[in-house]
Amino acid sequence: MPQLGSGGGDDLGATDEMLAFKDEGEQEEKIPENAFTERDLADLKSSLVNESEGSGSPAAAAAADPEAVRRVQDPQRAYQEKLPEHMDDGMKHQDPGMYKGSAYSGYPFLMLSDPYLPNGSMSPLSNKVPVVQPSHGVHPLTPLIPYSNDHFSHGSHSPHLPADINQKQGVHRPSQTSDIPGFYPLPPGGVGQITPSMGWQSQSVYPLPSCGFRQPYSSALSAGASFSRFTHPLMLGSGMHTTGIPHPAIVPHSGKQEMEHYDRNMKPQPEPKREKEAKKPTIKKPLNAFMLYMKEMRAKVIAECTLKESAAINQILGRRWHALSREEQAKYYELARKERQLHMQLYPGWSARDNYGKKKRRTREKQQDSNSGGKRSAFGTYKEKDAVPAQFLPMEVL
DNA sequence: CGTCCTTTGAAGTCT
DNA sequence: AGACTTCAAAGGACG
Repeated sequence: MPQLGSGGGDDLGATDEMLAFKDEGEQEEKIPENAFTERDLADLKSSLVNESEGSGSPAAAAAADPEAVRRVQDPQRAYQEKLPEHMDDGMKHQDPGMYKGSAYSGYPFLMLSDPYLPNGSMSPLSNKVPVVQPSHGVHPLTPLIPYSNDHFSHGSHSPHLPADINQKQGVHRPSQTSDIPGFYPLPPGGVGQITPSMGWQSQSVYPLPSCGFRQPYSSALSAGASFSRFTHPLMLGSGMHTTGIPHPAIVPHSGKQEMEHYDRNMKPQPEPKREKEAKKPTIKKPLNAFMLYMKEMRAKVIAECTLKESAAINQILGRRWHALSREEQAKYYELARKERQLHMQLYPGWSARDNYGKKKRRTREKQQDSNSGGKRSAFGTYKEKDAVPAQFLPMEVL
């Protein structure tokens, strides 16, 4: 069970959450996020070219060059260790908005008043918490979580609808507009402490990507912003909390994932065929800072690079993540922290363990094999070069 | 259809 | 306590 906030229950975040980056002047010196476009993109492109030529993908490149990865990661660790204090300082000082009403008062919608600069980059200094992707997911828990943009991009509604809806409290919004508890009936003893800061009141200031994003992305965003309330996947069907409350963390059973009760106290049932359709949803883990970041930035990267392969994109995102400024990362850590907190409050009995075994992963043997060269846990995140398919091999990384 | 790839972080389990 | 394992998202690739 998630530890209940050390530090007054508000701090679920690991004390070492913030990670380092750029201590050692690697070339990715603190790229303010928006700097990515030029150089990183160039890298990416060239990588793609190389890939097509059989020399490797960006992903492969990194994989092929663990050192490069390391270069980025070590500093991170370093930072991680020194961060705690910085975090406090940094976050509270430089981004007061995060602690005041502006940014988080509307946590559920996490307004991003201007998350993206005209050039398509995030505004590093925006104290409005540029973190949020136009929240398709209206859920307070996952402000950044669109839970699949696809779900929101098929609608035919007009993009600007949302703002209105939001102000008018939308069709689906419960009578009370300021508290999550109202919207998400919480388990007993649950969300008592959820503060108004997590309410619905914030108006959506979804930034219409006035630029930066290419069509696909911006449209997706606007669509998402527009329909989150109507077409949120969870609202379309099975993604309901057992209480009947839609929640992004709850995923409809797709037949792929085994079902389990969100409350592990409940005993698993034999699952008669009848229930097949009425299967209970799986409650997913709350997203961590990086996942939130990926959610937000993926579309952007895809648009910029016309890349689609998630593995490659994730590598890029990983690099960009490290290139983020401390402040920017802090925003995501803070968001993640709140997510965890909220998740915990919403599902007091839930444990990450509940989902263990639902996803088949590489076998342990396999792990150990790659383990010999892998750098990261047994998952072989950093594989040996030899493990990289020939066509993905070398090319200079960075 | 199911799993892998790839990333980081959180949290679980194991030693 | 520290190391290791699993899952979270995503979508193309592959068996």
